[in-house]
Amino acid sequence: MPELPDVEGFRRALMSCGGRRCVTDIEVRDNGVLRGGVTEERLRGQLKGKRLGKAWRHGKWLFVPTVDGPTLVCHFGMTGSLRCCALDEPIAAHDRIVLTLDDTRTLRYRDQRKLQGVQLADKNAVDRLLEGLGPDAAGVQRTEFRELLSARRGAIKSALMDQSVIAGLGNLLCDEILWRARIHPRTPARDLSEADLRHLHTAMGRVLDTAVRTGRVPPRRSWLTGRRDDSEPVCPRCGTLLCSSRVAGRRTAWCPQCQS
DNA sequence: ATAAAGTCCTGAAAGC
DNA sequence: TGCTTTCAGGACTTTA
Repeated sequence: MPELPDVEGFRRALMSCGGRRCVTDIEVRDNGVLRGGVTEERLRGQLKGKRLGKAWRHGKWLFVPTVDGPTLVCHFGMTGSLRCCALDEPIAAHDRIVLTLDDTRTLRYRDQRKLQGVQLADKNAVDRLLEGLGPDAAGVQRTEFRELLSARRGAIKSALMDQSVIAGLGNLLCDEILWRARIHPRTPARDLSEADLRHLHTAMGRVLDTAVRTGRVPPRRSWLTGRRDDSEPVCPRCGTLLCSSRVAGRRTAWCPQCQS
């Protein structure tokens, strides 16, 4: 689930319920989600009593700074989420970390598979993390977009998925964007025309706009994403049976009619 | 049992 | 030839 729009949704959830509040307790229920060498003790020691600042996002990473303390850094892998819960809401099976805020509510890092997790970072560690990432997909302008992609010889889908090129796009979003721009996912990026790249950039902007507002890639029937899990998925635009195979190591759906 | 929206690592091929 | 870029595949993990 968690691609850029989902993480933006988590950020908003956090700010609406946890913004500017004090961490009054921390419970690590499964230390399998602790990353970057953080231990439960260090997490408690460095977060307890701290006030949360304004959370921000870059790509699929969420950064939650504390006032006069380290930044809590979250990545959600494929199944993670962040949710704000009442104190008395029963603990779910996959609530891995529970932060109590102002003794009045809890912020929970929930994750079924523990592919990623949370860590603490100082300014330098945050900078190092960002160094490995391209610009956030939601803010890439057309010229920069073209510069980032036009020289790459690999498949356009691989390039879009590569977080060091553009940060935030995942498997579903990439397929959705390529479908909208009518570009085959295996097309070598450098073979794309100026017009192709323009269409791709426009499609990315529109898809992200809608998805960020929704807080996820919307499962609409008019979108490719809303069809890909059908038993006989067809293109929402032309009705052709969709193709499906692996590109860039991931399950990829496209329309053989629209995306030549 | 297979596959899944995430990333990281390795080894090897491709390209300059 | 040698360096860089890119890809495939496996690993991580849990459950439908």
